[in-house]
Amino acid sequence: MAETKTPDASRRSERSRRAIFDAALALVAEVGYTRTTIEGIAARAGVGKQTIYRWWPSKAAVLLDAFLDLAEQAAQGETEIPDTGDLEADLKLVLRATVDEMNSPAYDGPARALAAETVVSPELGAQFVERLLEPQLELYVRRLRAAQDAGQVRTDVDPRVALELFTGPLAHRWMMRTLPLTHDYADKIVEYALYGIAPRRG
Amino acid sequence: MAETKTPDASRRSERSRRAIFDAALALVAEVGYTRTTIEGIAARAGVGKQTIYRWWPSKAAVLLDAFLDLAEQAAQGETEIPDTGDLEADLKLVLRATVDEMNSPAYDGPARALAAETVVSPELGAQFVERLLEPQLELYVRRLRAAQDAGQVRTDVDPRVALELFTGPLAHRWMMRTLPLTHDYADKIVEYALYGIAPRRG
Amino acid sequence: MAETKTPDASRRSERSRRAIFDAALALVAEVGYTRTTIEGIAARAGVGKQTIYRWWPSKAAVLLDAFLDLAEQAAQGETEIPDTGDLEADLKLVLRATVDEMNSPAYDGPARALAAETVVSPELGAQFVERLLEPQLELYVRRLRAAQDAGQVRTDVDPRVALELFTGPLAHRWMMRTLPLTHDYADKIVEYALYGIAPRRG
Amino acid sequence: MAETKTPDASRRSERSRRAIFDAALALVAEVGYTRTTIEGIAARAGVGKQTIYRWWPSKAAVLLDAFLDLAEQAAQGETEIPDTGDLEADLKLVLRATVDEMNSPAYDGPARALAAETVVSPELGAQFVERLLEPQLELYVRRLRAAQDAGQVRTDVDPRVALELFTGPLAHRWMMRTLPLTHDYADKIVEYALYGIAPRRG
DNA sequence: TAGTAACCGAGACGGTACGTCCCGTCTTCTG
DNA sequence: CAGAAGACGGGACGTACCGTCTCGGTTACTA
Repeated sequence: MAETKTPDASRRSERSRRAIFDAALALVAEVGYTRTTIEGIAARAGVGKQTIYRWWPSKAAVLLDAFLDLAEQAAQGETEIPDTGDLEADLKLVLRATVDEMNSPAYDGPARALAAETVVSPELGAQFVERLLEPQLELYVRRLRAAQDAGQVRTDVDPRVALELFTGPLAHRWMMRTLPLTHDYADKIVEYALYGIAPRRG
Repeated sequence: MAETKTPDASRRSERSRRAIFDAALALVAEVGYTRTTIEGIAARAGVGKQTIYRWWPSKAAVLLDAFLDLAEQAAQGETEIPDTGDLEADLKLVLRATVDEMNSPAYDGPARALAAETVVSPELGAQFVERLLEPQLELYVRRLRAAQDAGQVRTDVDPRVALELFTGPLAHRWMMRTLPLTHDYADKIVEYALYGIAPRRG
Repeated sequence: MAETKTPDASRRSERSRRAIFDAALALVAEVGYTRTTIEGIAARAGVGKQTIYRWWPSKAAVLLDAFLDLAEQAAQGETEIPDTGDLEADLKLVLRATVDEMNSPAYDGPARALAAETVVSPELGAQFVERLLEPQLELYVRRLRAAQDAGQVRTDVDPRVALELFTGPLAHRWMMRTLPLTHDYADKIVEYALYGIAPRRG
Repeated sequence: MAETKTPDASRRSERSRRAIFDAALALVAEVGYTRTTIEGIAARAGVGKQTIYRWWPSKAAVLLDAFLDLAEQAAQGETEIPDTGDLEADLKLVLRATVDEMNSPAYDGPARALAAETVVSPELGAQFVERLLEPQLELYVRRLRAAQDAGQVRTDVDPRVALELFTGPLAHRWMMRTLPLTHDYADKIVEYALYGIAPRRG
């Protein structure tokens, strides 16, 4: 059970931690993830390489923490999916916002890097999913449960599965760049997923 | 106007090409994509490095061709989505098969490598999408159009969008490893997507 | 006028000083001088790095002090070259003992380290010469002067130069490892140096 | 018996070899041996680090080869100790020249570095002795043998030992920097060694 | 049927970044 | 306030690969 070689976190330099986050995000934005190197981050942050290796196991882990740090600052509480009583409108609003975010260059670079790492590295991926992705998906679960309570979603539907009808397609288009990510696309996805693509029998 | 640097494809060594594919796929399976190197592929294939650089621009491009070569051999004509008249059953069949494929280690390694590269590199990604992904998605388009003709899918539905309700969620779970990919999950996705999650009015 | 950076020697920990000497000599013996590090000495001695940096300017300086400490313990007064009246016999005795010492592993390691540092670093070298080497050479000067008084060495001979005829060759063979250091070699050196290599005219 | 991983010497770049020698000697002269790094040599020579590591096992080995290369160029045949028939004069001439060389900064830097490495590293030292030192000492052996033939040195004297009476003291003073290396010192050493320090009986 | 052009295996080369080890300094907490 | 502990900025280590560049050798078209 005993950890070996663990550095003393209480003596950690907050100044360095911040400088590393800033440098990492800046470099990924400027030159892309693969051309971002740990040496480059260290140099830009005015930090010794060992200070990075002491606290993170990989470049991707640094970026994940930097991204989470950024997300925390951006979030500031107002994270829930709105509930106006109109599920379709609420989901369209959120998915359109997601589309906009995915299309914004500032988000795109680091997010792609993390997504790609996640695809390929189970360890880093587990962190990404647990700390960033699942908390966001949980918001959909809550909104869908509220909709179930309000009789707008069938009670036999599993919200944790259903939410992927909305997020899965968007994520897929974003990652694979198959076709443009538009508000119209987001709307269609919401409509199809809510009401199905088979004709109404009644 | 004449290209000067283009090598003479007619004199290309088929033996080397195959050896490179085999080596590349084997290495990705054994040590993972990032630890697979061009030098390693060349050594394993008994080939000079220049022979790789002559014909491919990057490690990812080698792997893409190797993967396509593999897919072609595996496909052998029987590629269409079955049409028994029962759309729900047909889609469940295909999606269950997809789930099995995604869960098989032989497919998993190289496919993740290519997916990750696609997320991060637009150039390689375009190749991947055009030569591998879109042809597969086109099969869904055809099946859905047939379903529309048969009155099983509403005619105002865009098949190219609708298909993502099925493939998007599966791809997302596979890539992000959020939750297990099971037959049951595939079934639920088909059901939800076909009939929606909102209650039937009639 | 007051020195500000000089630590208060009266409060120095004798326990740490000894532990550092022991650790330094042990490490040099075990892994060699170049692979002996200040961090390693500190860790082995159970001492903070700063405790070493506070009292010594360099790794070599630590080792020099450690070696001097060792030499002092070993010496215990009986340091003079014997004077039985037979200069040749006395010198052979001492040089044979020197040969034995040079051939002993315990002496060899740290002594080589210090000698090498001396060759390369004037500062450390000056310390080494002043505190260890010259006091030993002075013993030869005294013995040779006694021999001059006894008419066994010409009075026009400079003892400080003459002694190097004995010590120089031995030191050279030891340092350069050209040929084995043997008692026979020591004897020959004494004989040649005392009586010359040119034929006696008389 | 089979060597592994040996690079193909026939394809070696002579241009790089020379550039590395030049850079190594220049750096040792400018900043000293310990502050000369392999990275520095590579950078100065406009060469990849691996090109150094491919052909030499250590910084000291590079310098040894560079020094030998320099010595070969300087030597150009005229290497024998002169034989005018007057052994004393010939030896004084050579030893005075040696003193001058030892006092010249261009020689001093690299020579000290190699000597220090030799003291400490048996492997490098063996190379140094075999390829540089012994060939030079062999010149003394030849001159002393000629002197024996001419009746100027006793025939029972071992020339390989006797030469160390001349070279040992000089080397020792140079290495340890005990006292200044002067022409006068060289003369005294020759006189003492040739005729001994004990009074002539006849 | 010799000449020659290209591909090929091989691998040396100038580089970049890796992850590690230590340097010497600085800071925090303990006796 | 000396000392233990160790985080820090920094520099060099020796290694792994990158992509480029010869170097013979072996085909396979041309003169």
